[in-house]
Amino acid sequence: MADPSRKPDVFQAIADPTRRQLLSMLGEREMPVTVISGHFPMSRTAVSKHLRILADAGLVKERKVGRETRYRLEPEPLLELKRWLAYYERYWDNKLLALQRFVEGDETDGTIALVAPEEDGTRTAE
Amino acid sequence: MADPSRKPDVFQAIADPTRRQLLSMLGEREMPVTVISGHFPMSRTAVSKHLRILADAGLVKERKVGRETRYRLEPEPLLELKRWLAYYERYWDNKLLALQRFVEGDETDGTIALVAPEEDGTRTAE
DNA sequence: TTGACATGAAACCTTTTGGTTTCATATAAT
DNA sequence: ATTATATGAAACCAAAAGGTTTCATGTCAA
Repeated sequence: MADPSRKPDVFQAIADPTRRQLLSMLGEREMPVTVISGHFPMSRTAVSKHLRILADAGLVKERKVGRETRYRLEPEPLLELKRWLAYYERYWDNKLLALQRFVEGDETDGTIALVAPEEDGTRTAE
Repeated sequence: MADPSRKPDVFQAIADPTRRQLLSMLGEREMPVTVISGHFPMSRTAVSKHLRILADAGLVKERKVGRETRYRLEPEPLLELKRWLAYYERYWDNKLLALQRFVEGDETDGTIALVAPEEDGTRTAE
């Protein structure tokens, strides 16, 4: 993450379709800003600002290589979203809850929230 | 859903912390607007507008009972979010992907998107 | 060293968002 | 019939979001 003073809200970060597109684009390979912005119908600066928001949310990491800055996906913050979503799985499927917990409990830190921890899924101060 | 002319973007809908709180509140029991808004530090009208946005996204359903309108959670649209998230699971965990697919393929319609379908997870026209 | 390229910062603008207060309408209670 | 309750619609407002253009800076290439 870049600056902790800027709010790193992952829900907010993925709300914008352009930013979701950015994430899917940066999944496999890292890319410099100019190349990335070539795929979007907006200015390079606008794309740069979206990347900044994603970086603040911890969803992308930047790496300086010579005169260019390359961005790549950092999927870890999506775990918060997964945790939030896990709570609601019980509403559309109950019978698979136990197995789901087993699977997800092994790949995360084991604290799948089956009772919504903050009522809204934010981690205000931890 | 209320009016199809209003955009039913689930990503947008859950971006707001108040609306996430609303969802968690309406999970178990349906509630009328006045009771709901009693839990929030804003006007009843403001809460009502949030509920409208959630309804447009299909995340809550309203039911008129006498002079009051009761709202309750409708979790189905969260499946889109789950599908979107499923694509990124491969980035933080590869070895459990097969089992994950098995589990989720059984509880959804079976079309877990392992290749992002629209590049950004939106269902523009389907 | 000089010029081209890659990028972020700054200033600015327009639209959307999240909130307010006021008003209209429908139902319930007396 | 009259009054109180429950709610949404409307008009309005400030702040945030998403975009632009311009400018400054750092790095690579001649």
